[in-house]
Amino acid sequence: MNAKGIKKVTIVDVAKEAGVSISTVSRVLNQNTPVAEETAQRVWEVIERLQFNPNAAARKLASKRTNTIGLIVPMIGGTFFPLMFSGIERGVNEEGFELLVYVSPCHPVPHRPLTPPVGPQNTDGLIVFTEGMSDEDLRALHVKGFPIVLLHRTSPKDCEIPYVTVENRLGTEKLIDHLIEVHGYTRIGFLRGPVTNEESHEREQGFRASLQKHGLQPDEALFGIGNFHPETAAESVRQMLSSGKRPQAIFTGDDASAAAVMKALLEMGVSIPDEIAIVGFDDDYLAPYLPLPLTTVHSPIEQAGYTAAQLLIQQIRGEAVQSQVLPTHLVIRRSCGCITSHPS
Amino acid sequence: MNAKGIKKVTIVDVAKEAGVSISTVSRVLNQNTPVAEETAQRVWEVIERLQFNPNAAARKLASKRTNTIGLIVPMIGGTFFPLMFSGIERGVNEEGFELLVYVSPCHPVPHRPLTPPVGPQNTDGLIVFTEGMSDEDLRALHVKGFPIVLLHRTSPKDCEIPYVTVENRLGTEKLIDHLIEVHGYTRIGFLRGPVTNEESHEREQGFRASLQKHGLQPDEALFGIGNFHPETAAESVRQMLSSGKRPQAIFTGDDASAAAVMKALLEMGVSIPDEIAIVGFDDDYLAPYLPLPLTTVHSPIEQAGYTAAQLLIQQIRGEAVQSQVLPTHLVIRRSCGCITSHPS
DNA sequence: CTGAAAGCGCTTACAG
DNA sequence: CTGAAAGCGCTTACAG
Repeated sequence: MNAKGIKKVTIVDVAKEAGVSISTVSRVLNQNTPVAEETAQRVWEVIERLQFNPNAAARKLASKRTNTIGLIVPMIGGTFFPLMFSGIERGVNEEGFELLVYVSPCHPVPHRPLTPPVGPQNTDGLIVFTEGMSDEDLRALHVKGFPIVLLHRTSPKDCEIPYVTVENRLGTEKLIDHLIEVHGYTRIGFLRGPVTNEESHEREQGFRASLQKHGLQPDEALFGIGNFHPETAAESVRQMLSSGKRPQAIFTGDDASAAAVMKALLEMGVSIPDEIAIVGFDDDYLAPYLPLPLTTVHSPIEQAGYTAAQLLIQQIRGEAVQSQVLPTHLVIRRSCGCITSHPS
Repeated sequence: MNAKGIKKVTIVDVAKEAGVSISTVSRVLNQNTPVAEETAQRVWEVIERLQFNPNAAARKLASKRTNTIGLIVPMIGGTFFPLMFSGIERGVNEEGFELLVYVSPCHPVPHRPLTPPVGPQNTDGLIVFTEGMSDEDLRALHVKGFPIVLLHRTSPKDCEIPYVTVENRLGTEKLIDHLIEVHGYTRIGFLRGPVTNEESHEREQGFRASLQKHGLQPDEALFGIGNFHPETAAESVRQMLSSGKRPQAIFTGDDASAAAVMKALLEMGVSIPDEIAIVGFDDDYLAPYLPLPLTTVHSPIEQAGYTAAQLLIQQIRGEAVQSQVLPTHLVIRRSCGCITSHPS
């Protein structure tokens, strides 16, 4: 009986009932030591009859393995998170681990005297998504030998934490190549993500690389702030236009922002893609459903999550792991000006 | 040192260093028993200097509280999940609990001999989202006194498990009232969700109630299968039209399906809302961005998640809790035929 | 193949 | 206010 009055069946009950020692029960449970076939049978029967569920805390304490993976993200929501989460969950579940999710507060807590919500004290390893954790904190854990995998973020200087990212630079370059080569646009706008965001930087690099390759000069007036935040992106474009700047196309940085920008432009009476083309990045599931189906770069978000889980578990098991940069590819729909007869 | 070579600081190290017993360290940690101010100071100093993080498993085992809440969902993804999850996480985090997420497999596992991934053995209570768990399993846990809160699902017969749902019936009724009273539609289609889904049933009730109230007969030929699955919904509507049935409006059951149906109709050259109006349910964040901004019913998804977390924690603390049905409200945009000048 | 025993790192009555 | 001791429910060498 615990505080709530729930009578718990323990390994001792099972052992008594089956007429064996608790060591034996433990062995049939864990299947890591040979046990006589008929003994095992008997023990299993009792386990099922008594509906025995081993206490997780006791197992963790005794075995020194938590069998739990921690996930740190700065926020939940949007179109990106559920796909990523889905992949992580799939990877974690496949290997029989539990998943502990912690959403790090945007505004850092004054000073928490102890116990970060996830860490070595309650997990075997961590998946850290972008700005969910500082470089210093990461380094501190990593030097202790604590398994970590970074997701959509590369390793801090001075250490080699395995990571999983996607081809942001190349994907963007091909996207802009398309705008220039197929549609002949020369004045292309770009909305930057958060300044600390690596993915945004890489996309900007790809953006610039494409312009340069085609002998075009980037025009600072056509750069705006998007912050991967739809409303910010929309406002930014409104300002760009009202200040007299007219790009022929805008790369919004991500799909969610593309949706908001598209809406803002349509409300201003701007014709898309004729007057201004819009392209995004991610290929999330709203991309096909927008007023102009969105030309974008497909990012393997789910797979990246899945891969991160795999790398982490390999690491936990002491296997060698290698960082991965997953390929992206261009998805042409109609918001760039193409007329495809293929739906979606 | 554990298997991975991480040297762990334990409560014993802290006690020695501070010149007190481990009992005292435990007390300053938990702040549940008076400790002399200067003793506490000294202990805190040592804790911080040594970077002591109490082992979670040991705490749980000794205290018989896991401080962890389990979340069972049948799947992740779509526009619904991140909002719900966000609310749950907020509620859980506010009260200092950890969140363990388990995605129950769609295809039930053959026969898992033991240990459901979340339950009394590793959590203090469970939030169960819709079909994530069978009535029998719920009942079994509930009769043992294990805290559970159902989310978007009411209690099974014979027991009173607290739940959090939203006003599906009334919300839908008002939505359909609007179509009938304002737009004069009399032939309105409805796409059913999964047969086992309570929310879909309630929406259908609201749908029928509105028709009846206005003296309209429901036409079986205008009912289709949506299953809360966008592609299924779209296909269903294609069939409805190709079989010669022409509703004046379609209530797709949810917003994600509305997006797909809208796309399908536009591709067939059907004019929306003139030839066929489309309305949804949820008011998720893609609703304003669709080709025709979506008229729908706003569902407080985030708040429902938050409330569920609160109810569960109250229950865990032995407080009385009461099921909640959160209000919904109509959001008029343009897909119903209204011309609003107010964006979104 | 099996058991007795130590130990995982804490919390919490029980004394004082 | 503080400490010694029992105990939480397991796992895992160590013997046999």
